[in-house]
Amino acid sequence: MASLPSIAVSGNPKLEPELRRTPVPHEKSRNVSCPKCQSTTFLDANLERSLLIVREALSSFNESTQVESSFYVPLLQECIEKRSMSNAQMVHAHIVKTGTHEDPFVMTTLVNAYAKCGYMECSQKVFDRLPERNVVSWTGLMTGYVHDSKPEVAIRVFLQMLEVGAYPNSYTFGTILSACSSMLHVKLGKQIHAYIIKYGIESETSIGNALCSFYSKCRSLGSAVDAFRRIGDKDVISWTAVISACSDNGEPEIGLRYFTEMLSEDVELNEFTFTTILSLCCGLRALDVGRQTYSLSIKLGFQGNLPIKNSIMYLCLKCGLIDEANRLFDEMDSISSVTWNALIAGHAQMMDLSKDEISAHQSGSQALDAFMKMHRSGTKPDLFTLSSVLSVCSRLVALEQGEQVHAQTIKSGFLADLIVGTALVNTYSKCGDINRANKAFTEIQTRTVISWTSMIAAFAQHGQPQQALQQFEEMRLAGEKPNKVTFIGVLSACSHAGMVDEALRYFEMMKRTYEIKPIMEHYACLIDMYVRLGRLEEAFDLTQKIGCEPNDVIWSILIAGCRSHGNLELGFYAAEELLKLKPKDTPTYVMLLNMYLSAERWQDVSRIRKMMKDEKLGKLQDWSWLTIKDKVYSFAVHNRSCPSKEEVENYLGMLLNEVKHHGYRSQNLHVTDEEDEVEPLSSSAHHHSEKLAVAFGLLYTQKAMPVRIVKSISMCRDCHSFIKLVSEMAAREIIVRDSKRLHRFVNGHCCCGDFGNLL
DNA sequence: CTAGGGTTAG
Repeated sequence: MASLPSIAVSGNPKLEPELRRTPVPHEKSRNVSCPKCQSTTFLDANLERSLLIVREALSSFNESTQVESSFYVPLLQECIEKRSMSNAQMVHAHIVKTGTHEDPFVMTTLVNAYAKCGYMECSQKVFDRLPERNVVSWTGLMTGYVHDSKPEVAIRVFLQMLEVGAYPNSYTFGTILSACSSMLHVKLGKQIHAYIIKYGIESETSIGNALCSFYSKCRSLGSAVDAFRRIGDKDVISWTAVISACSDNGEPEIGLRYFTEMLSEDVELNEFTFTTILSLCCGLRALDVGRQTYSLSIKLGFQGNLPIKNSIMYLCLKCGLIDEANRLFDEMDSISSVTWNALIAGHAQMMDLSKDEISAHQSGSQALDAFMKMHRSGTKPDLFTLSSVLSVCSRLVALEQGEQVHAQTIKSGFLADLIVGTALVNTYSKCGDINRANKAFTEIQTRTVISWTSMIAAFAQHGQPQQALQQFEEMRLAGEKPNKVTFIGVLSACSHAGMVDEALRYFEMMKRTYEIKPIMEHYACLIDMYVRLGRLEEAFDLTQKIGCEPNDVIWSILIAGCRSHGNLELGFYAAEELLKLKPKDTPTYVMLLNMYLSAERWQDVSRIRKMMKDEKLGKLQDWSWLTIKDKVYSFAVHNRSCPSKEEVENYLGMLLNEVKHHGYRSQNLHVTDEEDEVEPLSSSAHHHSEKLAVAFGLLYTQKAMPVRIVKSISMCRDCHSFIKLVSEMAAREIIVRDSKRLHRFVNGHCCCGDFGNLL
């Protein structure tokens, strides 16, 4: 963006004081009489009544009647307050009829009225024909564009305004600052700040408020707080702005301290304050504070306030209180799209907090249910809805539903949205379709670290390390700064490709160039790399260099590697370490048990068995799900649950027979989830859930379509090699997302390179 | 000034 054109500072730039506070002086013109019916009281009544009178006046209006501008301005003010477009149009028609459209005062108000109603085309048209423009009409037009999510147009209007030599006022600066905020146009925002200082209006409330929120959006909390401190007369907006700045910039506790301070000042709280505090509580998961705040809002007369109810409902969902959230939902007598979005997002985010994949799957289903209900209620999905639902689809590997949402995205013209675009990248990637993921990525207009990181991670997950690294270099060329998550993607790509030197180079680059402190996940990638190459000692050495105790992820990587490369002693050591960290975790015991079983160390087998009994461990819950259209089919081990049971079983038997000819041997003895008996996996009565799901998928989905499955625990080695062979034999792509990672089987190969951390 | 959205190895 060009620097600010010289704004007439050479003379003696003065704001127009009379325009600062009252953009349209209309108070004195209230209670005018209608030229036709002589009613003098209609402005005091509600809008409907007043407009009824106007309608009468319009219908019987004699065009020769003289009308004062003072007749229209208060009427238009009513339209602005009520955001009533139809009435504004009616008044406009009246204005034209009476030939008052040359009156600059009336037409300026009309520009504002159309802008406030969100009809920017009308507003712009009226503005273009204005006989004379002043700071009010310029600013009104700009404000309209900002509200209409077109901040770039607002900035263009601002520059035009300066070019023609009009003086901005406080309102203009406030508006242009919020345009800069939403565009993240830091440079222009700071230039504006310089002018604000030059004019000495930093301490003005509306200016300070706008500055505070501008710096907050620019992730500069210090400057936001400074702006707040300089405000001479802090109003409720100032306080709310500084609290939300803290909340949005990762300092919710400081935000709470400001709230306490605010309560001791003599400031009247409003709806915005409460929604801000409640959302701050979400970040802190501070249910208690949230509840107290909600009670306070009721005490102060906000009971039934929808935004506040939406916020407390969302907080309940975030804290896992589904029943209380549902009760609040049922209590609402009118709901908005925000309510639906909060409901959907609440359930969607519960997936991340679930203790296992089964409850995660349930939360996902509840999110999709809410989305269906929203659809049936006739509420149109917006950007928030679409991105939440897409993230659910990606986690459930529900491609067809994801595609439907994609179609809706195109239909509603939201495709270019950054966040929805990123969500689409993830949906396609997690559903195993890297090509469409990449296509979605190229369609994103402006990319952020997060969208780049998504694409890098997508290539890494799909076993395409070269593309991942190329994407990373393109990102750097584009001038985007990688963060710690980006480097997780980069390092995991290197690990897949066995590129040790590259990995270490990127690891150094991360620490030196970008000053990012390595976290456990980065070490996990490096350890995984050594493990894949069979360099187990180096992997183990690295666990000692982390600087703190390795976590469970690190140990399970080591275990998987030790099993693949036959270093049993190190494997057992790692397994016992893992057991110390997760003493009540059934999958850990099962993995350990299987290791001892395959090493035929029977004493250890009985020892582990006894421990499992003593710990009273729950069963290993082996479930798989497969989504066709919008129906979800569930499969459980032992045929406990299986649609079309007989047919699927027969077909699976046939598949098993056939893969035997391709060299398949049940590799492992394996404990099932229910009995203590050791059963050969291939015995026909005991099939892990994904085997059933694969058979079902092959039978019931179109030949050209991949089969997509989600599984509640990690796959076992046996099923992994079985599905590899099936993908070749049946010439079908099979995608299984287990609790650990994505497996994409094509032509007898899996993108995990057989290092999928299997049971 | 405000409630609701997208990234993470195994």
